[in-house]
Amino acid sequence: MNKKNDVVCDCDVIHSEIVNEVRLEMPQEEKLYDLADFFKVFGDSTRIKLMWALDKKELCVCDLAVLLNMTKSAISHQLRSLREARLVKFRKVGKVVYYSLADDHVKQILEKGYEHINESRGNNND
Amino acid sequence: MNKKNDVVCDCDVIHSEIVNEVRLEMPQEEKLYDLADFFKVFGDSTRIKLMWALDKKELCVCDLAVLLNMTKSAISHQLRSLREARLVKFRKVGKVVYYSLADDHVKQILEKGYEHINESRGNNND
DNA sequence: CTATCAGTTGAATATTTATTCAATCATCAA
DNA sequence: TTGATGATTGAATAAATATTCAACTGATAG
Repeated sequence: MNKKNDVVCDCDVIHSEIVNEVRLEMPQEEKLYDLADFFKVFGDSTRIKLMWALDKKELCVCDLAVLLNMTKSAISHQLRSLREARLVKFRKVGKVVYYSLADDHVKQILEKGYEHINESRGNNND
Repeated sequence: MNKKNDVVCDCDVIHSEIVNEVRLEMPQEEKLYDLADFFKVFGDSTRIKLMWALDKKELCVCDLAVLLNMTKSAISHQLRSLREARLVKFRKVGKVVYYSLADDHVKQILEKGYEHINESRGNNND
């Protein structure tokens, strides 16, 4: 499977030199899937809110549920995604689980994104 | 609608002081939706590949279709998302449309993400 | 004009995924 | 032990979305 002639593309290459150059610079397929999966976690407003809040303060599930006005269950499901992507960390104190941002990377990415949406608004007019 | 007692949350706040503090630091609801929508564009491996390729070289739709082994249609649909999020720009030369990355922000975000998935792999062992 | 090719578009389908609901686990207090 | 509470989980449903397919546009060459 996936032989060289297993071609889905419906057209001929126009600039084969350049395409070959670029092909050599592409990371492993798997890495790019991982990268997409990583960003997928940022692509939901609930999780964005959770990350933004946790960037400010360490909070437990109930606090987050109140803050976002959602059920504990919904919050917990989304925190699971964030945990699996290693975007948040947590500690248990009795029954209470406190969540916080995993590291500074997350904050930096959030901020870069925030910059982008604010800037491109100003430059472009639509 | 959306009165104060229109409460979905199924629990009581535990640390009301802190929750109130955090609430004041949250950006407008709409901004957070925009931010999620922005990151949503990064959350697909086809678009990640397109961005990665376009970061290296300016390419036309056929080149991209060959590079990713997908139909022009599929590529074009995804380029549309990238255009709408202002992540790529393009120029027309005759029948051919050349795409490239919109600005350095995009590259920076891609790189930060790439760093994260590589680093968190190393630190954690699962 | 006509045929061809690069690219775009809209509708349909298939897949993914966010939230809900109900059940469950784990810890603590009575 | 029992009841209450914080939190997690799995299945189900509803909504979002990636790719395909077919039709179409617009530019170029004959």
